[in-house]
Amino acid sequence: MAPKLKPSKRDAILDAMLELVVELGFHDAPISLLAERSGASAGVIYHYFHSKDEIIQALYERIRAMKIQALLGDFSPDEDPKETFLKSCLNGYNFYRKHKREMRFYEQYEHAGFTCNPYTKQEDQRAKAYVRRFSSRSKGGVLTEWPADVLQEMTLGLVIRLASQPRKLPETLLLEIADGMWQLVKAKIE
Amino acid sequence: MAPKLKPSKRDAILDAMLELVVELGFHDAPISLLAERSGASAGVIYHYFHSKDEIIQALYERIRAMKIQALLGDFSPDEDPKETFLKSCLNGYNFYRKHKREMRFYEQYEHAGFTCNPYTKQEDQRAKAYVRRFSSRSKGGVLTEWPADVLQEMTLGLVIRLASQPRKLPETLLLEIADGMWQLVKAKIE
Amino acid sequence: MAPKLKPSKRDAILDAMLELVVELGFHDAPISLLAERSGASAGVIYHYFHSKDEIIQALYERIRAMKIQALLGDFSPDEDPKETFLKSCLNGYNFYRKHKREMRFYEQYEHAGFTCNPYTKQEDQRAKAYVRRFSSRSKGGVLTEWPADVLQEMTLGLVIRLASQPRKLPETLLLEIADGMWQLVKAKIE
Amino acid sequence: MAPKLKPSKRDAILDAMLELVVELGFHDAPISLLAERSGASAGVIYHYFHSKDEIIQALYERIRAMKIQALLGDFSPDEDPKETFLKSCLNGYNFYRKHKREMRFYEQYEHAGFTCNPYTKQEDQRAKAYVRRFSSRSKGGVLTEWPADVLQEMTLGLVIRLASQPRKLPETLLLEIADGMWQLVKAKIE
DNA sequence: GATGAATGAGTATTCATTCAT
DNA sequence: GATGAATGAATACTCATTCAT
Repeated sequence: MAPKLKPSKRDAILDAMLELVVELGFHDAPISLLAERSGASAGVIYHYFHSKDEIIQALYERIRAMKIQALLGDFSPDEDPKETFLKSCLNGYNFYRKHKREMRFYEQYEHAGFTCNPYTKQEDQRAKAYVRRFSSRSKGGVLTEWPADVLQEMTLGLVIRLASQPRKLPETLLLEIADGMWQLVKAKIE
Repeated sequence: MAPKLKPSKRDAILDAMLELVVELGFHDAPISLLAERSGASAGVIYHYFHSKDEIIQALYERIRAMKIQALLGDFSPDEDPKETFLKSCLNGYNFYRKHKREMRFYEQYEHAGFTCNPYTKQEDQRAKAYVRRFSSRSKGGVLTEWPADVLQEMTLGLVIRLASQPRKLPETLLLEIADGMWQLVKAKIE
Repeated sequence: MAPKLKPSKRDAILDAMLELVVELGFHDAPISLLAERSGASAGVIYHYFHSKDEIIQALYERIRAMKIQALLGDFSPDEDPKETFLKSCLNGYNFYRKHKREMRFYEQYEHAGFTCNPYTKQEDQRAKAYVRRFSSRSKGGVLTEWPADVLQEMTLGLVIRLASQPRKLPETLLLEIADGMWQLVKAKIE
Repeated sequence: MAPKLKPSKRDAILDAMLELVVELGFHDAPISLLAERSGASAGVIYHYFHSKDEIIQALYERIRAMKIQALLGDFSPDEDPKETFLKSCLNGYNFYRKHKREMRFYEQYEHAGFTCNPYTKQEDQRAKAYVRRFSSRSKGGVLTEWPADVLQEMTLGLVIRLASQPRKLPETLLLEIADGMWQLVKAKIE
């Protein structure tokens, strides 16, 4: 399923880049150091990637794919929405706790304004179903009539923020918070 | 009350730096360009600041002070907590909408890991009172027994995220959201 | 009359570049070596010029101006054409013999296809008069009805080639050749 | 007579190199691009040649051989010298017009100071006879007593320059010019 | 205070060449 | 013969910072 079958070096480069960007920031992660840490020569890095930016881009996409898979978990459209919501919150939280480096990279990528990518990547069917479900009722979902941006920020966005805090929250607290948010964002039944 | 009375050049430098960092990012904002835009020569910039990092730091503090004043508004410890909360949300939201550049700088500063700041600045009395009030009941405040980080993220943190979205939210929607959050975070009365 | 009055460093850079290009060729004349030879640091070179190409361009123009002045000599439109022609040949030949480095640079510049320059520099009046005089009769000149390119190649072009040969030709031989060419290119009187 | 009987790849490399040098210049013609254009891998290029310089050298010699054959045409020592001269001029001119790329390469090679070539290639008998004939009378030829360099420049050299001009000259004009030059360089009969 | 020429270490990237497969 | 991944020195150019004027 991966596009390349023997990408050891390519992957080593991406791994090292992740490490460096998180440790030092994109602009203080020189290729020379990347070469040293990844075990690839400066030259061969440019055999696999056309530029430093392209490495970042590739890394971003790798992480993005991981993230999506983690969030989806075993999501099935038949499941009870609340159940799915709570599980997603836990999944998301745990993913971010386990991948702090990736997450930190992600935040730098999005805040420090790297080259904008038009994430035109076509997500798979499950991802689409998931997104539709957690949209407002008028769009086929189960949530209240607030803008999608707002809903996103109040659910997954919040989970991410909490996960990026230094201390790990106990699962019970997390569920309590998630439950509270659910009451807030679920479609009100008249 | 301001430390300098004739701050024209110093301020011009900070203004230009803000502009540049927001436009180009910290690492693509060379001193030469800063000199050009601020109307100060490279040399004189180093009369006012010891290093580029110090300019960033000063800018950060300037913005931080603005932000605190904006949030406090006319806060008085005698006011009804919910009232204060809702007003704070609106104040915060409006401040960020009116100061997008400052906000963008702030986010870069915090995410891209500039030099760590020890925010040892002693806030004034009103600020302290404000912070105490919006802490959990066991710490003398009016909120539920969740960690301060979590509460912070669910209140002001959320407002910031919403303000940084492209579209401006109508005040009624904002109040609706704030009200919902208030239900969630206020101390449960048994 | 020169555009800059204290250009010592700028000129030192151009001088060193000329030396290097002639010795090693444009592509084997690294900036580091240029810095060493010119006594300017790598950084300051980029203070005076925006790029290596710009240095080449500036050098080209400096030489071009020299060349034109040398060719014109004390040209006056009132002089006998043949006299002027012979003097020009000598002037050109001597100029090139005395400025072999400049000439070598010139040839590299034109043959190795550096960035094309549109030599839009407006020549002065004397230069224009000179050019007109040495054009074919139908264009107001004194030469035969061959294309301007051809005439140019058979007169000044030939002189340049001869000057670029290793051995210096005696003046009498040069005049003999020039005289022969004059018979060939001057307008035939019917 | 050719040293290699199955020269497809070697020749493809030389062809591609000619194209590249003319298009981009020697220094901007990387082996990687040569590989791409010639259909040979980088590795195999180094089976046929020891270095990039050697490719250039081989190309130069290939072109040089072509050129000599073209100039000689059906030269026979018995022919009338003037006739031979005029024919040579036409041959040369036409050859260069038909092989502009080769010519451009040649000029770069000679002007941009590639590795000096010792042109020790021993020319065949006809070429030698040809060269002797077009030397000054005192050296067994039919030309005037000017240095060989000078004569060369005034005959073939001039033809080359004319051929490298953008516009093609009509044959009659060319013959007119050649005839004029002949009057100039042929040995004066007392 | 103010200028801007000067510094020089540091950066991303290229490319001729080699060599294990 | 053929491949193309790997090397690493070299290159043009940048930029925070200093300092003579």
